[in-house]
Amino acid sequence: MPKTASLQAGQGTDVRNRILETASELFYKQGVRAVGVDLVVQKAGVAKTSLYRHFGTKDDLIAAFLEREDHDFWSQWESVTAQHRDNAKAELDAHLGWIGERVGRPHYRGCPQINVAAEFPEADHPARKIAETHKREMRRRLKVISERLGVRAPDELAGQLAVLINGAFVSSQIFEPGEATPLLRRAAEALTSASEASTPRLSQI
Amino acid sequence: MPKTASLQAGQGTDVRNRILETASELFYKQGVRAVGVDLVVQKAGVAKTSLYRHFGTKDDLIAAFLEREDHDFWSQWESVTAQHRDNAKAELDAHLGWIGERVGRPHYRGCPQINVAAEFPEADHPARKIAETHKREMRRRLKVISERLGVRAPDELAGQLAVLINGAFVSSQIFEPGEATPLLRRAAEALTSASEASTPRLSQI
DNA sequence: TTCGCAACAGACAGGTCTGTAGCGCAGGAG
DNA sequence: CTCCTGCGCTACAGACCTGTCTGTTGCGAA
Repeated sequence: MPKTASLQAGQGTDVRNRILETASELFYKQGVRAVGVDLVVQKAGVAKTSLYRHFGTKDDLIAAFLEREDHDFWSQWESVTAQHRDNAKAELDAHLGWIGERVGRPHYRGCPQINVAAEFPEADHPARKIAETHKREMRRRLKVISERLGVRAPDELAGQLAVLINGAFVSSQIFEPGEATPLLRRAAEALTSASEASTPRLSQI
Repeated sequence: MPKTASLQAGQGTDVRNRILETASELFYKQGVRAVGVDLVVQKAGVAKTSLYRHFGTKDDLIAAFLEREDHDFWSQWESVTAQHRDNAKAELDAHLGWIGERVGRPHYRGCPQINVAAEFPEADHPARKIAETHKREMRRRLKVISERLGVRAPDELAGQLAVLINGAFVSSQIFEPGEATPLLRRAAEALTSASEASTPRLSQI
């Protein structure tokens, strides 16, 4: 009976956080469409009215879920970035390290942004916009790394690396245990080298 | 009133095909969970009893949809393979050509296998098994190509190419128009070259 | 003609979904 | 002490879902 827990501090945000945290776990594990609000309120130990007070609609709750995942993802990303300010290649390898580890986990369920986008085909759904922004932000950050690597076409390399990483998110089925990280790292190495050294198909004039 | 069309030929398969074709289009465009059987029977101009006679369950219909997509995909694949029996590199480029063209289409909605897998997290769902088989088959076929290319680790290269292709299927949001195919081809070129020439990290003995 | 088969039509059962409304309770603020 | 806000609880409305059931029509074969 953890009822009196919210006696003073975080009066409103406490309930809101509990709802969002519970919903995020259920949404990720079972899929947004498969999870109803009744299940969320039951698992969160909360009244349905409270859910609808904090999130006007289930779609709002889904959007909050994706924003939360987005925030967590970039937090992890930035903690890695901070450790390799002086070495872009080491930073890229480090990112591929934790991404490869993540997709290799036993019950990995894929990237939430991609999954939700797959569940909502309507292009104007609010969740899709968050997912699209997330994916573009990934390519942007990879371009920054590519520029620091000093390659010839940083934008193209960033696109290739983004495709590679998105591919890893949906390919956990085909990996052998522990295979993902080295496979990704060697691929990134090959792509980087090619963008450093390759002869441009059309040399300028 | 195309009623008498089924007067003799294709008595049963005619109706079955119409159901499956209609369902496939709806499932792909709107998502399997979003489409109910009532919509399928209405759009197909068919009685609900007919649907349940040919497909015992909605899950069976979904499985049939995925098998159909799987079949169409490999038909396209094999028609390309047949044109490049003598040149593995040309075959790979050709595959990346039609795949890149496909993901660049205006309302491309992703790979059906990946989408359905995202909609059904339960690992033992029949649709997931079809999707997993499909993805493994892709890696297997890419390995055959890699072997013909004569590279040092064909299995790893096949894995990298599979990740790249799966990534393209879920990355249409980040591509500029017409960007996908050249980006994929140059990436494949880089991965292939690295697997031909690179010094093994641990040379034997 | 009679029988079986496949299809159509439409209603219905039973469940789940999102979202709303009414009521009671606790505790801090005036 | 009274008001007010936030929360929990329960019931409900209305839509939609899958799957079943009843009954009818048309056609080919025996």
